[in-house]
Amino acid sequence: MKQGTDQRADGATRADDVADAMFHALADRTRRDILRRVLAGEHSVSALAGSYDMSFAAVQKHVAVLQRSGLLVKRRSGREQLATGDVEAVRSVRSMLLELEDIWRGRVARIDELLAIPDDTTEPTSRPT
Amino acid sequence: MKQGTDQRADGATRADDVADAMFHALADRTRRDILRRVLAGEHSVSALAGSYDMSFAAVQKHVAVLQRSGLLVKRRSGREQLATGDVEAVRSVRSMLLELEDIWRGRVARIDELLAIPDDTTEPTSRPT
DNA sequence: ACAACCTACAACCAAATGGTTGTATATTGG
DNA sequence: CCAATATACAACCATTTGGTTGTAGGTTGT
Repeated sequence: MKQGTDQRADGATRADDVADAMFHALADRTRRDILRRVLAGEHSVSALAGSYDMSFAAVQKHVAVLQRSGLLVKRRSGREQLATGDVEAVRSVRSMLLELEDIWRGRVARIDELLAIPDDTTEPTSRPT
Repeated sequence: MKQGTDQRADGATRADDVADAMFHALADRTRRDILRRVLAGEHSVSALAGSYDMSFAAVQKHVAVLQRSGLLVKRRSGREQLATGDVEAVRSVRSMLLELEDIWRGRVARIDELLAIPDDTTEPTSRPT
C-alpha cells in the first residue's frame, strides 16, 4: 500500500490543503478572536456577530472560513447554529510548528520526505553545517 | 506604565499585526516548504528558487513575505542573500496556539483580556456551562 | 397564522494575493 | 573592463479576500 501521507499526482497532499486552510483561517485577527470565544464555550453565530463592529454576514463568513478549516464545528439547536472550537484541530496546527522546530534541531528522521520536491533539479539542499 | 500588551487606540495590537503576518506567511505551502529548507540550513534566494517550478521573482516574493513576518532572516554574503529560518519566531507562533488551547481548558487567568472587545454592546459572552 | 428571529447565500466592490515579464543595480571572475 | 550572476522591484493580470446589502428559508413564540 505505502500511501500513508496521501500523495497526489502533483506532489501536493491533502494535508497541505488542510494546512493551507487552517493557517489561512488563523491569519485574521477577527477569526482568531472568534476562535478564542468558541474555544471558551459554545456561541450562536448571531451572538458572535453581536461582538464585532461589522455586519452579520461578514461574521457569518468568518465562521464559515473557520468551519471549512476544521478549527470550528457547528451544531444545530433549533433555529440557532452553535459554534464550538475544535481543540484537536488547534493541536494539529501546533504539531505542524513542532515539526518545523524539529527540522531546525536536525531531529528529523526522513528530512527528504518533509522537503517537498515540487519540481526537479535535485538541488543538493546544502545540509546545515 | 502598564502598557505591557501594547494596546493601540482602536484596540488592535502590534502583536495582532505580527500574528496576522506570521499566520499569513504560513498559509501557503510553497512558503512552508521554503521555511523548512531555511530551518534546516542557510540557502541563497536563487538556490531556493531553483527548487520550485515558478519564476525566480515569485520565489523572491515568497521569501520577502516570510522575512516581513519575521519567520525568516537574511544575511548578505557577497552578491548572495543567505536566508535562515528563525526558530524563535516559529516558537512564538506555537505559543499563540498553546494560548488557544489554554482558553479551551479554562486555564486562563484573565480571559476578558484575551477576548477583544472590538465594538460595544457588552455581550454577556455566555460563559461555558 | 404570522411576525420576529437566526442563518445562509448571492451579487457586488475595493483591496490584497500569487503569479508573470521586464528592468535596474551590485558583485564576482577573468 | 566586461560578462555572468544574484537580487530587487515595478508593472501588469487573474483570482481571492473581506467587506457590504439584499433576499430567501427555517424555527419559534404568541
